[in-house]
Amino acid sequence: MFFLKSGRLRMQRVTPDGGTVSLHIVRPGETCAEPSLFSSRYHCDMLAETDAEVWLFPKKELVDSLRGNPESLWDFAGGLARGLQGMRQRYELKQIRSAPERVLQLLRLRCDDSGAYRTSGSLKDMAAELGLTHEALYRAMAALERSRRIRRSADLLQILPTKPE
Amino acid sequence: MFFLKSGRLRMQRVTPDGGTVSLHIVRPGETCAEPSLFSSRYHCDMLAETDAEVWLFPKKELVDSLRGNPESLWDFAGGLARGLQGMRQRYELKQIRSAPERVLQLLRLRCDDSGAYRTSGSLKDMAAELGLTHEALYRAMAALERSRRIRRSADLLQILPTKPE
DNA sequence: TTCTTCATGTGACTGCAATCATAAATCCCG
DNA sequence: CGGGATTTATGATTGCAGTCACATGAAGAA
Repeated sequence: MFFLKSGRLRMQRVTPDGGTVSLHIVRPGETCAEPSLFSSRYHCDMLAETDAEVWLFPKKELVDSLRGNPESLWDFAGGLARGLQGMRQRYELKQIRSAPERVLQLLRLRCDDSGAYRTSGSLKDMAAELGLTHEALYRAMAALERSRRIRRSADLLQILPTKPE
Repeated sequence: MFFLKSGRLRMQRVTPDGGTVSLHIVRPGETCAEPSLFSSRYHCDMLAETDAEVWLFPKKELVDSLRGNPESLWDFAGGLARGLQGMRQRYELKQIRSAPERVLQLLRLRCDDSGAYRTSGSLKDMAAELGLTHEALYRAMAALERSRRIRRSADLLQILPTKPE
């Protein structure tokens, strides 16, 4: 198990046909590979996309520590639950076929109360997270802007309220 | 939080455009809605696909019980971790665009050591789990059978070894 | 038995994202 | 200030899963 201090990691697996599947983007402050504590084998690749600072925890010590300290175990479980919820959100995202609708849904999930979302990283990263090619994302955003459903300025994306009929 | 004693539940959400997204099929023996213990609101629909027997646990009592019993909390965390791993697998599955490859990957994940997988439920259920229409699944399976990459007999699916060049 | 329902399957067509190609804009480094 | 790399775009084409229509078969009820 590890904790990401700084940088950005991509958790991915290679499909049998040679394609890569991005499972998760790990950002600073996140812990990762929790399931490995409960099962003997865990199989996926971690890719550092930038220089990164990672804290590694030996499995045995961590398990002992958690089992001896119910309070931290509770926090740990909370992190797992949040991870599960986040994963469910991302899974839901992928069920949406239409590229523009998918982008819109991501914005709905990520934006603050005012409906604004500041992009972190490049649009290509965002495309990877959405499971779209970058071309499809550019087109989707252009279409959303044309139909006045979002507004863009620099790295700020804003959802526009849908006009009532 | 609840525990499913018998029957089958579908966990789903409704997308803004009116479509439904199946997040998870709950089967007997599974617990569900764990993240709700850690966050105040949880938002998705549960749909009973058959008559079902469900045990409901009041949040407060369950939280108190887990916090007072480290051993069961550990098991609980293990369940969350497995859920996360399973969700990651399903997410990975959806990244695979080609229907036949997707079916194959599901079989790889689910089959026993001999490469066999016994379907539980109808193929339509399997299609829903894969995020494919049933027509696409039928065609994918027919194609896999024609190209001798799988074999089918009744509800038994078997992956055939790929012939070396 | 017949009627209904649902799972299984196949064919025809369509829509849309992937793919390939190309180019402008931007960033970064020396 | 170049100049190569990367990001941000846009156009043309294609592949493939979705969609609709329809047929068959099996299970259950009347």
